[in-house]
Amino acid sequence: MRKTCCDNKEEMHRGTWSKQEDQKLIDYITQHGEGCWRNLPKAAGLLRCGKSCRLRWMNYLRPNLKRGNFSEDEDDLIIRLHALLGNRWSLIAGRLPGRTDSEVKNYWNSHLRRKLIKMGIDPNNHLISHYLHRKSLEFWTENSRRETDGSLLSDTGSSCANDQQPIRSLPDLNSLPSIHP
DNA sequence: AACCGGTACAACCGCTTGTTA
DNA sequence: CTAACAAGCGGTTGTACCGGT
Repeated sequence: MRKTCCDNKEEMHRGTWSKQEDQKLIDYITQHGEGCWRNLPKAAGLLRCGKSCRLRWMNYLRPNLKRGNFSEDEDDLIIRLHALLGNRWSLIAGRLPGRTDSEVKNYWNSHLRRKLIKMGIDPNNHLISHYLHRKSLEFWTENSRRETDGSLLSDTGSSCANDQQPIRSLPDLNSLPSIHP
């Protein structure tokens, strides 16, 4: 059996990184650069596996990371790129300066997926399904009913009941601009 | 105040890919 | 060509936090 950098788990720290661990990693990489991740933990005096160090550095400690809320432009770009590339998070993140694949993936799963579903768009294929289309119409109808205090809107979504083809929701996927800092 | 469910995000895991001897 | 290894990637899990009851 081949030994990986994470095999001696009993000696490894796991879970959330402490400030001291972060600082050790930052100090080491600042001084020596990103060398061999397998040997880095020992050299830096960290009881972590190389993989864990790499992840921590790439996603959270690296300089020039943006962090914080995504802008509308970034939202839009992620959605368009996802429609084109699928779950290729590193490729998508590559077009968003200061963002990591992990951050984009998490943001997609916790925000954008829901946002698309609310809009009646299937986040898996970026199409408006009949079910979702109907559901979104119901959602908006229900909302406007509440707002207009009881005025009834009839026949929700029936206008597309005979349309068997899904509706393309993202017409312009040809130009895929990246966001420049 | 205590509990509960939902959300956001950090971290882990296993697989794939690229490189080198 | 192939085996071994390091690095990268994407899916999944764990957990802290927050708002509602």
